[in-house]
Amino acid sequence: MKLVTWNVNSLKVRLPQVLTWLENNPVDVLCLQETKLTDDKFPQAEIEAAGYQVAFSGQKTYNGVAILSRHAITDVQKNNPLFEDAQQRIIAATIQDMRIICAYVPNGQALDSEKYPYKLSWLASLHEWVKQEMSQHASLAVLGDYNIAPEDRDVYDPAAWEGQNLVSPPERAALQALIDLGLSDSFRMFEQAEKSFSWWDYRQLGFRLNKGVRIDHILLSAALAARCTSCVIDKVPRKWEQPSDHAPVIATLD
DNA sequence: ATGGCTCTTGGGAAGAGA
Repeated sequence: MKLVTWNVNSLKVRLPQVLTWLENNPVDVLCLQETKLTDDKFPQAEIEAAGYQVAFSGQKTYNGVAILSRHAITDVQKNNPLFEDAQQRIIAATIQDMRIICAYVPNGQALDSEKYPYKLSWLASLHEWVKQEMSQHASLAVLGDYNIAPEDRDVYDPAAWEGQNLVSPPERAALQALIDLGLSDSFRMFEQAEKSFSWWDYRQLGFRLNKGVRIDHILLSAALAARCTSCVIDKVPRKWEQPSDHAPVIATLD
């Protein structure tokens, strides 16, 4: 069983890469963020032709999320029912015995931006909702672009980033509170190379110099963590022409 | 370092991303 999260930064641009990647990496569940497509423009037929079922929730220009699955998708929930949000950032579904939550956490922009308190309140409400969902689903995964680097080792230059958006203590506390519900950061369940990141700036040779941050995560409930045998970041598609600035993160479960 | 790079809308220039 393979569960994946990938911020594709426009599915319109990246659909050929997603389909190529899936050909090379057959997976069970693929959560996408930043599809940037209204639902009427979503490439459902192409994805189904590749052998995947799909649930999606999008809007014009920004945000947008989707879940692709080899298996039947049921009980689709769009956005957090506890949080009024004009932005389409969450889609959840039940797949086999698992509750899958695909999330695109707000970026926050900067600590003095009005988007920063939005990010924190969004995360606080996510916490409440995930708590509810966990009480009903022992096997639960929250996959997505969290826009939070959990620790200093998840940042290429922690000193330069100290206190900034993506690493500030309130954001990290919000992520930790989510984990404290009983979730595990699957990536850190295993030995990993130093300076492992999931996002690199398009500018200034960010990828070539490995100036990145690890902000895309797969959190697993205890029942799923017990089945997890690996978690890796696939840097291959980041090397392709016209790549997303994010790399896919893949958790493998027995 | 003010930006850099990429994407979107709209058909040019500007906001957002992280």
